[in-house]
This record gives sequence, C-alpha cells and structure tokens, in this order.
Amino acid sequence: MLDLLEVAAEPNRRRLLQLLARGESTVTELAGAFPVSRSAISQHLLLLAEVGLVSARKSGRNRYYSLEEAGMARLRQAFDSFWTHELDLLVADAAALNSRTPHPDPPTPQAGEL
Amino acid sequence: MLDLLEVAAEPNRRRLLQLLARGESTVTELAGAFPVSRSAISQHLLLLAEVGLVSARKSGRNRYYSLEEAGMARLRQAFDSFWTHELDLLVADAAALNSRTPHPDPPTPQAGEL
DNA sequence: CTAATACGTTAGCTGCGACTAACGCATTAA
DNA sequence: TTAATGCGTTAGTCGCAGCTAACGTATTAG
Repeated sequence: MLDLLEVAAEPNRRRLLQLLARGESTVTELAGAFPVSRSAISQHLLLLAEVGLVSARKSGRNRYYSLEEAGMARLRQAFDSFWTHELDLLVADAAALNSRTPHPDPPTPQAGEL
Repeated sequence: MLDLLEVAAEPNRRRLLQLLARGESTVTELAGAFPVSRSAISQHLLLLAEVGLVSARKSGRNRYYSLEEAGMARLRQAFDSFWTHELDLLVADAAALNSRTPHPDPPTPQAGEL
C-alpha cells in the first residue's frame, strides 16, 4: 500500500497521527491508547514511516516516533488536491440546507485553511 | 467497512467522487475512466452509497449516480476534525521550510496524487 | 557474570476488500 | 412475439491488510 491518503485514512493510523501531533512517543506508550497489541501498533507505525508521515529516533531501548512535518504537508496537499472546486460548491450548498448555525469559519477559503 | 474517511480514501473511489463532482453519470460511463470492470466500479459505487456519499436515480435502463451533498459535507467535517490545530502548526512550519510561497492557493506542481 | 524484564520487530494466520466471471433484467430490433 | 444487445448487480476467487503469537535484542537486577 503506497497511497498516502489511503495509508493515513485507516482509523488506527489516523489516531496515531493525532496522538503524535501532541509530541513524540514510544510504541508502548502509543499502544496503551489502543485495544490492539503493541505489535499491531508497531506495524502501523512502520507503514506510516514508509510513506514518510512519521520517523523514529532511538534512545536507550526505546524508539521515539514523531510526525514528519514534510510528509504531513504532503498529506494536506493530497487532500486539497482531491477536494476540487466543484466539491467545495456542492458542500457549501449542503451546509446552507441543514444548518441553523451560521458557518463561522469553515466555508471561508482562508489562505492557511483548507 | 463503515468508516467514512476510509471508504473515501481508496484511490478508485476517490476518483469516482471527483468524476461525479462534474455531474451525475451512469456506471458504464464512469467505468470507462478506469482500467477495471463495470462490476468493480458498480461495487465501489454501492459502497459509496452505503455510507451516504452518493445516490442513484433510475432512468430507462440506466442508473444515474450523483454525489450526496450532505454526505460530502460529513466527509469534509471528518477530515477537518482529524486535522487538529497541532497538525496545522506543524504543517505551517514544514511549508515555511521548503517554499517561499507559504500559502498554497496557486496550483502547486508537487502533488502526484490522482 | 547470568537471569529476568521490557522494548520493538518479524513470523504466521485469518478475514475481508477488490477484482473478474456469470447472471438477471430491461429495452430494442426482427 | 422472440432474440439480441446493453445495463447494473450478484456469485465466487484471490491476495493482502491487520491482527496475535513468538522472537531477537538490550537494558537492568541478582
């Protein structure tokens, strides 16, 4: 599996990325937040590393994983590239239909946002 | 597979969503844009329908698939929910590193997706 | 030193996702 | 009417993604 978006989309890996956004962490620490084994988490991390979304630093007998910023930027670009202008228009319509909450930020094509 | 992001992330289904963003289309028409069979495309569409991203309208002996706007809005929200503030900060740093254009409004020639 | 403990990875299994082939059903042609 | 063509879906196969169990390795206790 080489596809960036597909790799990042898997629920456990998504969660891993979010946890790592808080800061670097070991496999065991991360695994504590999941119902599955360390092994499973380790393999998810290896896959994330393979596509350049994370990297590891060895210290003692621990390996500290952390987000690879350039990779995450590529992920962001991939999603933005997927989310074409047509989709923006469609979703804007949908939001107008079923929301009494006046959209505060979301549909605004902010520079750093989206 | 019930996960919205995961369903949408698969490359063929991603492409289907993009094609449908241009307007409704039949299974056969859509399949023409892929190297795989009508059957495969039909099954991808059925899955997309199951999670509410598309819907179908029958006319003659054709079924016209089109995007479900509310579902696409949910997809957007799911991604925004995943992309936490921490990630925004990290990616902002990464963008600052390898580009003098900090805000990707112009079509960046980087993305190899799709 | 040896043994024990804890870390992360590799070996092996299983279920399910993605695909082609076979099918049912309409529509159109004869 | 019947036959033929084209539409989309269902039946069945295969490979691989995701998991647990077993392992290698390295630190720490004795």
